[in-house]
Amino acid sequence: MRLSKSFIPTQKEVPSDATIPSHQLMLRAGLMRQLGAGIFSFLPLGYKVMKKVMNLVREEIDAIGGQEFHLPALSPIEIWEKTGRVEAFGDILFHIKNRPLVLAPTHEEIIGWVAANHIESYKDLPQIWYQIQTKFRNEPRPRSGVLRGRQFVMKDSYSLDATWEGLDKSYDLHAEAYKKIFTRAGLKFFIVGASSGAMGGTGSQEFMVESPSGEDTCAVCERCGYAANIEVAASNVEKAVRVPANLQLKEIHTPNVKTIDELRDYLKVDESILAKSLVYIQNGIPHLIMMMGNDQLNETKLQTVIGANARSAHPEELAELTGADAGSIGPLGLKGFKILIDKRLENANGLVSGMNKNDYHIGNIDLKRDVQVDGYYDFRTVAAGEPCPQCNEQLRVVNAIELGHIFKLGTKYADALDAKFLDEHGEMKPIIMGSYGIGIERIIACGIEQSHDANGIIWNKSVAPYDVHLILVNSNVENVVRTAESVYETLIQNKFEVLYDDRSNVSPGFKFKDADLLGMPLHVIIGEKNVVKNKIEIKERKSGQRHIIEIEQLISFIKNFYENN
RNA sequence: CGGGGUGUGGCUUAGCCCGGUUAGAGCGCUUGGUUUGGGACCAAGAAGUCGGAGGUUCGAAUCCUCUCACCCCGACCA
Repeated sequence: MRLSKSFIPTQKEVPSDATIPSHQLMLRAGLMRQLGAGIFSFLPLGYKVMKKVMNLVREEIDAIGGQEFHLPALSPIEIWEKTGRVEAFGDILFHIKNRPLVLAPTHEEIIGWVAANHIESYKDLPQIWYQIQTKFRNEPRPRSGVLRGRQFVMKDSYSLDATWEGLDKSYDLHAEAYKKIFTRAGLKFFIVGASSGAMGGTGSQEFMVESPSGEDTCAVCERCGYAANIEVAASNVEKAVRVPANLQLKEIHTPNVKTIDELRDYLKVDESILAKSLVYIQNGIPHLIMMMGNDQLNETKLQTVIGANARSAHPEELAELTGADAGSIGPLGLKGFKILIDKRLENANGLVSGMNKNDYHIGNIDLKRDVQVDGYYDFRTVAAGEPCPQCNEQLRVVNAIELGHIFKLGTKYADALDAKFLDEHGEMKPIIMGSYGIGIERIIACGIEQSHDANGIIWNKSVAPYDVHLILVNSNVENVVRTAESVYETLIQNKFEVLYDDRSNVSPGFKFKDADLLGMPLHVIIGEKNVVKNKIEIKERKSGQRHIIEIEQLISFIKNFYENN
């Protein structure tokens, strides 16, 4: 492709509303333009990258037996009502105003519908169905360029199995395919155990790229490889110990002491004997949640235990339900509450907690003796530096971008949509499903986040829009032009994709800057100094390494470059 | 949805607090010329409903009210 005829609008200035590197560079390199919040037009160069990524994904999903569909984005709201997901998605789901239709945010329902109508026998199973298609989600707050958009492209696949062992197999096949995809895309990623959230099901894992721009938080162990989303991460943090003495409850006057830090300083004790009480409401039932000291409650973990609609109580509710304000609430004397306690405090005694009377705490609480406990659960948010649950190495806590998520869904959707088959004993059974997503734009953005420098993008070979960026340095020198033109023809004949900067009246510096910004793996530079010696220069974008070679060696050089990894 | 911020030629922006010639600059663009190995130079140009509506005023980019859009933090997030 001749740059003189291409629409690749590069920009020198950093666009003012882009804050992360991938967003800035995708705009500057002319890959895309923003149309609205979370809505982007992909321009030819950006779409070329997108197609490369989609093909890479397609190859690997085909390789595990995936069959590609093209499902509609529009779908009748009725089937979303059947699975209860109109409510589950809430405002995230885009509704069409003048028809009872919605824009699909994912496609379990549609796959389930096809399966319900056409899968009849265990002999029809297993199946892996997938598509690469646009999804619509009314994100309350799109951000970070393409990382969270209202419209985006997803590869979503769905496995249909007759048995739970079959599901495990389909799931593992996807996990392996995903590793290959992200590895081929040149990404450094890790896999974490994750929460299934609104998708439901029995298990899920996320494929993550560490990045300060990421919206997810993960605990990672460098030694043994343990990694988990903070929503489910655990640690070997020390538990409370029982003190030997059987001490009597005592009232402690604590004027104006509200936070755990204030209480610790006021009483001059270790914060591990302080129990913080939080109140959450689930379906109208108040729950008292107790945490040790300054341990942070993880709401996802809480919701997994008591239900997804749990919300923290309002200040007025607190006063009404407990008789005290936040900071003075505790487990003794409450009526109508369920009391759930973090495992770290399991069976602890000698604790100080609120008395449900402002400015008073109670000491020497023994959870076994004094409190009617409805259960001990892991509610803590793991903090950096805590011991790994597997090997006790200190955990790192990092931000990460979620590239892909794989779910064992089970029979939730089959049950709701009546997707059943006859097994070998003639028994009607629900199809067991899995679902597996990859964000296509996120692969692109993560690639840039991980691989760029001050001058621009550094594409991985597998997703670079062009193999070679050919630069004509002296457009005013006839034999240099002739050489560049002939090199261009030769590269095309040898099936390389070439972006040829043939622009005249553009200074060499300008062309070099554009080439670095666009980031093709190899720059072939045709300049007068070398051409007179029948030589040309090749620059590797990633290392910056330059090679002056005979023109005749060009094709073998490039082939060698692309074949070695 | 809560908090903060920003809207001025295609891009980056000055001016706004403290109202007053013709809204200024750099980049980009057009024309002519000179240049050509790291975002060239000279000259001449084109391009603006100052996000929108209403108001205050002799006079509004500037002050007030409403509104829209976008960005950031948080909440939320397959």
